[in-house]
Amino acid sequence: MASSRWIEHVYETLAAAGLNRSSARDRVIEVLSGQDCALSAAEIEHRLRAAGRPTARATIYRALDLLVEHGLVERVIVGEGQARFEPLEPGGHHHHHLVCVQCGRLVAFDDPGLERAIDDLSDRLGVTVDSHEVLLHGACDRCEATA
Amino acid sequence: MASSRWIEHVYETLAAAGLNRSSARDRVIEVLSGQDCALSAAEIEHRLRAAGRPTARATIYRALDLLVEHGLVERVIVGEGQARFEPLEPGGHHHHHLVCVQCGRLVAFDDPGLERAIDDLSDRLGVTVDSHEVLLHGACDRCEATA
DNA sequence: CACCATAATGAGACTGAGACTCATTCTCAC
DNA sequence: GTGAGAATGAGTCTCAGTCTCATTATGGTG
Repeated sequence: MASSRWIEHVYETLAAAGLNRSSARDRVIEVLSGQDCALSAAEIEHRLRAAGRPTARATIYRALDLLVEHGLVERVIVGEGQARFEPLEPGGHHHHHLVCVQCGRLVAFDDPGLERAIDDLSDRLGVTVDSHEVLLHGACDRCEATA
Repeated sequence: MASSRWIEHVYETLAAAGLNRSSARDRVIEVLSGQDCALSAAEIEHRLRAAGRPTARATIYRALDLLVEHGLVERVIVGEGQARFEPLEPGGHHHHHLVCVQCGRLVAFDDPGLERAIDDLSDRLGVTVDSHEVLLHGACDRCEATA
């Protein structure tokens, strides 16, 4: 769950970027902040509508783009078809996800060994790696336990 | 470039699975076999049309699904929006890709260290990893050299 | 407070990938 | 050759995400 610290960080960052305050964007930020797992744009739209605060799809996408652009939210691509968005804690460590093939849950993890292995690749391949994504498919700890 | 050996392997596998031979599917297989980098379904459609052998989109998707299902083709997800398909050599080693942020080229690579790091994750996280995807973004060796 | 430039919003049309449908056509074992 | 089942094609449909543009909100300035 993203902390209220995250919300503050978001507002500070957006203000520092010289952006206006806007109620629709605030709504999107609020929904994201109260959420543990990554949400899709459609889920955010539904939640806002359910909360009696319907918000145009374009507005939601604009807010998400902006947040991603400022490093406040991470766009997580889980397979095809739909991007998911996840609050990025200020000093948050870089992490990746496992998609549970049984329950569909998205589980975050980080691993120094994995990061090191990827860092080492640059030299070996003669390429410059700007960023990387790792996505695992498998059974999460919960499903694993009940199997 | 996928070898003619790949084509043979594909036909053997599909025949062993009790599937009929079909000209449309053969066309898709042929386009894939002549290609080094991963193709999107749309690209395959265009090539077939350009070659005077137009083929219905649904047929192309069906053929690709089938090939992926039988482990003959790999579905590579490069960002959002569009899957790409790549022939998978019979004894082909597991590999990943780097998307060049400059030229857009998709470069394949493999790395035992990376695979090991991912294997080690299962125990540490208490999950069972069935499969994994790694995607790097950066400058490929060609663009790196000319930079 | 009033004004204005600019930023943001909302509604809906649009796009593009991919899935679905169903009538027609092809394959292949007999 | 024939018939059952597989495959095809043309088109429709869905769904995520983008674009447009008229309207509205924001915040600095006089």
